[in-house]
Amino acid sequence: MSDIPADITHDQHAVRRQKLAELRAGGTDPFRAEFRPTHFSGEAVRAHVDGQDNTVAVAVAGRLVTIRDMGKSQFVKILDQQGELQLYLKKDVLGEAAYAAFKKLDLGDIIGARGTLFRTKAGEVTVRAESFCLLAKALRPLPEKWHGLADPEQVYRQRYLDLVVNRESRKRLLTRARIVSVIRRFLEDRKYIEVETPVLQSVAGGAAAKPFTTHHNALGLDFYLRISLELYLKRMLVGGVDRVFEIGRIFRNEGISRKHNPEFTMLELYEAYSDHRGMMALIRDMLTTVCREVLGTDKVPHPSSGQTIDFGGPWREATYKDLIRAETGDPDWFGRGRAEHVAAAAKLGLKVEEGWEDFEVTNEIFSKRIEPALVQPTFVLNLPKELCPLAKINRGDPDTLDVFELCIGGMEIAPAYSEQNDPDVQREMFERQAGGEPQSVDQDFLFALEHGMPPAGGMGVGIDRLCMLLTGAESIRDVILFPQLRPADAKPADGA
RNA sequence: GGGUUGGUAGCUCAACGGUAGAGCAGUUGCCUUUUAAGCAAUUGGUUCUGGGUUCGAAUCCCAGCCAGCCCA
Repeated sequence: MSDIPADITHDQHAVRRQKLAELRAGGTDPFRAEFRPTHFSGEAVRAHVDGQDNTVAVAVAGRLVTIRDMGKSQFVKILDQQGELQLYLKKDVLGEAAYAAFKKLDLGDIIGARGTLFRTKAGEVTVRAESFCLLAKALRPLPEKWHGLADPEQVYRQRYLDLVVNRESRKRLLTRARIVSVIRRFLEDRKYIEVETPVLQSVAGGAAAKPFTTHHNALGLDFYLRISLELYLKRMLVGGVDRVFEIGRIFRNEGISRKHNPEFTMLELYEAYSDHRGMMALIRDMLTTVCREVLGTDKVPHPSSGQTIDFGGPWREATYKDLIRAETGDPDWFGRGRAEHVAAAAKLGLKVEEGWEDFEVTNEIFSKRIEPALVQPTFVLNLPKELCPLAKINRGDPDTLDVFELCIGGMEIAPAYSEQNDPDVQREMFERQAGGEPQSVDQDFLFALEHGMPPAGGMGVGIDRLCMLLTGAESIRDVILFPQLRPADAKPADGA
């Protein structure tokens, strides 16, 4: 019956190429058929009318992921964007020839089918197929259905297989899309305007991070990939765009870890005539809205701590200095010098680098001991002025800034500032941070500020980390479709 | 960059110094409401790469490549 040569039955790729050749010899090109589905899988299930089997006609398409063959009939499942849908194929409905053709299909093939909806004995809404067509032949087998794809390397390198075979992965992708969509609508409802600013920049500013470099051939110039969105969005404030945001990829040439990917997605927003206090209300409102609309709850489990993050309860507020004093048990911590701080840090089991300045020693205590324990939403207020040159100095405590760092799940999720709009103070802070390297100061930005930027609140939200929180992902790689890996060897070109 | 764990059939995993195996997938039969469908038969391996130890290596040792985790 079959023309599959016995000596290739072990090689699934060769068997499928043989089947493809047979199809073509029979006069059909399985990549050229035309088919327009009327329903996605979920829509088809909802279209069924209870008690009225085989009245609603549908055309559906997807990848064959399950085949249960019972001789003269079979149940199969196809997978589309909305999930799986069962089809029932009977020899006496399809006819002898079509049924025989269906039997030659493989798991992984992409098909279209027309038929009517009914509910099976077991209660599953199913398409009783009257016809089908092959829309794309799969020449490679799918990973096993039950265990899915487990090798993390293959999950990342062949995400398309992960998505076909691992339901959780597909769900995370959809959740991420929903989160971004809800955030956009939330901001648009508040009169924010979305813009796009340059990725290639001659000065990579707005954050303390090592940039990637690249080269523009026609200009004969090296450029940096942006490390933040900040300085261009503030130019929008100067230009009279009073509420502005961008959701964009930024690039930091630093280590890769559970919480860091070299390219990641940042939301930055700026609101004229607001300040960091206004940003606190906004982010709280935004995150509870996202939780409720995407997850339907504001209580989110946090696997690594075993706690449940409560986005709906009161959000803690604490100053940076109070948190440090509490952690070190030293009420006069900020009255002491570097040597004492280094000794205390060592006592806490922290490694301190030789070249670190005093504020860096203290900040090590914050990032290693305090931040990881801030699981419930916490606004850390009044950060030391050395940590950010772009915010306004606090009037009551001139060592600190009118800023907050929102920590959730032990991670920095959103820093926000009362933005510095005094061009002379801004220049001074840039120059101090640049440490005498004039080319690393964005002079064009300072020139823009001299034209007058309204007082504003600004905020950055790490979208990937937010997605980690809301999907329970333990690694940033689980919410980034194609995380950075070393290049793998090219696959051998083993055509038939 | 350092430590550590892993890499075996298309996929998920066994085998831990003595002939490399199972489940799923594949191939061949049977089965017209199945739910990881079932029954029967059966194909399939450069055990990541390269060295070494040994009568004998997937297994022990060394180096490399790739990945996970922890640390920097």
